[in-house]
Amino acid sequence: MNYWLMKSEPAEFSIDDLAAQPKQTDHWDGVRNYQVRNMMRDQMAVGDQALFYHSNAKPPGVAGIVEVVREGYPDHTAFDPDDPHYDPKSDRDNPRWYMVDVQLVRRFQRLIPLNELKANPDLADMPLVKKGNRLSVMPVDEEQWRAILAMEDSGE
DNA sequence: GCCAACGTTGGC
DNA sequence: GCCAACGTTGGC
Repeated sequence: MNYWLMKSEPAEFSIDDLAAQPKQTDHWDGVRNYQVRNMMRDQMAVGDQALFYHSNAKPPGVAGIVEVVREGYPDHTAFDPDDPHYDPKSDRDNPRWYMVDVQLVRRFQRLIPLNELKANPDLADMPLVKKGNRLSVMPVDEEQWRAILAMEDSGE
């Protein structure tokens, strides 16, 4: 099983919004980046866990943990002209975009802010802490995963 | 609100 | 296939 980090702007969809869904489960729709599409379509598997990251937030940071409960399938929001993520180049016969379903595992006791992640030498190789990174989903290795979980209880 | 970094598009 | 223009991301 693999670990991931998934970004969402809390003004659009926060970890509290996920917690409010039936079964605390929802689609991770709206991804319109090919690298991320490929990860969702080809690599993410049921049982994988992911850090739920709040981007464009004050402060940005990791808010909790989710689990993949359905593997990649076509993102239907791309088919809907009224949807903000509509893509006329995607259709049901040849879907361009994929999504997974995620279920809340738990919220962290505190949000682990990006500035702490950046200060942790164990995380220096994560794309997240590097300048200019724009991936909204990225793999996390086991050491990084453990290092981040350990930070939940070691806050300042 | 600013702007650097990056991905995508489209003319050639 | 190149690359300038453009749109988006996302921290600050």
